[in-house]
Amino acid sequence: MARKSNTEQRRAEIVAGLLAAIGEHGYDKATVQTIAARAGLAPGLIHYHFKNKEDILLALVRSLAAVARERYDALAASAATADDRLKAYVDARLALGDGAAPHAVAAWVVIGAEAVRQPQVRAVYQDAVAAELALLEGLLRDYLDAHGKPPGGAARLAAALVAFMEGAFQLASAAGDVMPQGYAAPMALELVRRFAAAEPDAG
Amino acid sequence: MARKSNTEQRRAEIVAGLLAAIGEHGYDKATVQTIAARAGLAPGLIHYHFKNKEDILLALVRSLAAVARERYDALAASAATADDRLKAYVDARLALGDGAAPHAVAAWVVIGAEAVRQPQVRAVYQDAVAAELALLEGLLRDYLDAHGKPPGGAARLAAALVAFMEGAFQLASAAGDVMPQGYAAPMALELVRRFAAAEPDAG
Amino acid sequence: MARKSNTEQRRAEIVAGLLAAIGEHGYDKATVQTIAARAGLAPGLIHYHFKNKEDILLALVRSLAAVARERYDALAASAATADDRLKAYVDARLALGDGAAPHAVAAWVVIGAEAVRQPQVRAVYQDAVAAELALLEGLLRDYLDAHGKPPGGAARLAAALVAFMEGAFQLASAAGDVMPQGYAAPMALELVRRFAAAEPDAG
Amino acid sequence: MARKSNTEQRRAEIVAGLLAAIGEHGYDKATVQTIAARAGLAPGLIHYHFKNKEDILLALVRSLAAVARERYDALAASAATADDRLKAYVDARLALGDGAAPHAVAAWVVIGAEAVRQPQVRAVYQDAVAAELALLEGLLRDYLDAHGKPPGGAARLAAALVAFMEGAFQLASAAGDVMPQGYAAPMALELVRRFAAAEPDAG
DNA sequence: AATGAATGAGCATTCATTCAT
DNA sequence: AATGAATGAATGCTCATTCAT
Repeated sequence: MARKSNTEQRRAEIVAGLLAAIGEHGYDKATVQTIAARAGLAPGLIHYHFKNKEDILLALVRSLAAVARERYDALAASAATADDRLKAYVDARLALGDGAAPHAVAAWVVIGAEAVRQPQVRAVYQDAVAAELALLEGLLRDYLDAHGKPPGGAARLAAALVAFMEGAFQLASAAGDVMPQGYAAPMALELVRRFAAAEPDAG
Repeated sequence: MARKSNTEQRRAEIVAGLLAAIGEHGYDKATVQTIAARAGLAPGLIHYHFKNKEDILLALVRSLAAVARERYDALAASAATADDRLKAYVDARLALGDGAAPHAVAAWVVIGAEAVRQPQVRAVYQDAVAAELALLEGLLRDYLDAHGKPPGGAARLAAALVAFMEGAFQLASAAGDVMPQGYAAPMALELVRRFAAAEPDAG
Repeated sequence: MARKSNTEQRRAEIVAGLLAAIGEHGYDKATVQTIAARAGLAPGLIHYHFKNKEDILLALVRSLAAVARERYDALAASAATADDRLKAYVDARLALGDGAAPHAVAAWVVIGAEAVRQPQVRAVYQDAVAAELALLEGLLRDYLDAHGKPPGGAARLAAALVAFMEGAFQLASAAGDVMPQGYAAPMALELVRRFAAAEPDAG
Repeated sequence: MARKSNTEQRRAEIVAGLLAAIGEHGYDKATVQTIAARAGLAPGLIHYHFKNKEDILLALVRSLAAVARERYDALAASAATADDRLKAYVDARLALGDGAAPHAVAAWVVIGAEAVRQPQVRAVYQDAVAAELALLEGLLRDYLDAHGKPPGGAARLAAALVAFMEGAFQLASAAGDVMPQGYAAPMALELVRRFAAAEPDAG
């Protein structure tokens, strides 16, 4: 092998370039030229490592989903109880919404909009949402169980929380000024607590 | 006046054309040519009645907000109690999400995405969100009061519900297949009920 | 109608622009910019009047075929006998090859090459070839009949002559220097005469 | 010499790669990347062995001409008479047109089209045509002589046959569906026979 | 008011060629 | 000799906006 492949690194750089471009100016302005400039690469190189622009976006979706999963895993590592794990989840997700990674949040909102129109993006976005639903439903089952409640409402509560989080990301990106400060994480936990509290005890 | 101005009607037709175009193919494909075709007008006429494309979108935001307000007003007209009015609100909003006007929902999601990047769209979008927060907070105050609870939590609960609704619209448009059927309206009401139930009685 | 359509004229100008561009530099250099420049139009206007570049080429194929047909019709108008009509045909076609319209010949050769790869061009090219075969076969039948010969060989002789003409165009465009001067039209007639002469008389 | 040069073999592989690429998708799609892929080589290696893409095409022209010559030589080896040699020639050439080597025919048609625009390709193409004219004229002189006819018409008849062959290749590649089946080789021989038959006997 | 042609900047993508390794 | 990443100019095409009629 006369020359070592650096494709994986370049692909990561390009995905980071797209993230930066989206975070600053939205997807419309995230042109191939801009992505290349952010990544410090020649424009032609983009299509050497990716078939087309949509492919870069798909890679970004997967990257963001992986990062989000890792963030929860890291926080959950030191969580001993179901309550702690739920709190770790909410912190991992809505810290992402509050300021830890505003570029990532903006990018996720853009991805959601692209998912409406681009079938391939939609497929990957749905996978991410489905994974989130499954993860959260598990956490809620454990939570309800730990509090002596039947786990029957976990699925719909998980759906509601996922919707709440997606909406919180959207509003943080587009209407942050009119929303109360720091409502998201506390309210998410509070809604779960009160939902559980009103549930009849398991027989 | 030799000739009656039909500007208002034309503007309404153009806004409807944009709604139709977005509902079918997303904002990218909502070109001026497409909008004109949907409205049955000549392309050149668009810029006679609107300064630019963004202006049409702004008019659409205001139009959708007005329609939403009217829908609530209509349903609330026959509501006698605070409980009824809250239910009317949830039905008015999340019927919009479930199937009553999928084009409008898709358009609202697109508007949310544009609000991330276009400052003027953002301003009008924020106005709509603020109006929604105010309306909902009032309803929640009345609801809590009617149930003998202090109204202190209404603001943050309203914020949470608005986020939940925005997220429900987004997920209905881009991930409908993986969400539970018909979870949105019932869960919205349930979350309010349980939130109130866990609130200590007002002194 | 506030403004009269000039689409047909513009389309003709654009087709002429393509013919000029091909005639000078071949299809590769016949870029949309070049076509527009030859036609004296703005580049964006090309795609207002044609869906894409291939569509312009298709229009050119049809245009060249129509011109060729008209040229034969004009010459054949004063032809009284089968011999005269055959001569009119050969003159109409191979005058096109000798110098009457070298741009058109070059364009026809380019079209033949594009027909190899682009299915739509191929379809229109085949139509033109089929029309040419049919026209020529009819002329040859009349010719053979007028000379007391059976018309059975007309189809294959027509095929051979069409091949000869296509090859003559090709060689005139790409190897004119090594071919004998003015061989094409006389040889075409001579081959027909001798083919007929060797045919047994009709019974 | 520590290491034996394999340049000649690599060049041949690259030329074969170009032939394969053209045969499958035409010259447009015969990119350097595709050629390399067909040849099983790294893209960068192409320009190590050839100065540029045109050079590969030139090598291909020479290669096809050489192969054609060899095919005739092989068939002519067992031909005893002028008639047999002429038949060998026609079979060698138009078997190439009928199905023996459709990739080569397609490539030859592409070369003819490139010869229209690229001067260097044109020069080599002309050499090949000139060689063909000379070979065929010699065969026709012998043929006429063997039949007691004066050889004066051989040059123009050779030109006509070369044009016929080029046209037959073109039509086989782009209009095969509308041409009669298997007309080419028989008609070529028939035209020569009847041309000779109508020639007055040599004095 | 209305029409529809015209403009031209901007886009994603392709590709022959170069070059560091 | 060989590799494969890198370059950057060029292409077809789109589209918001303008303008003569």
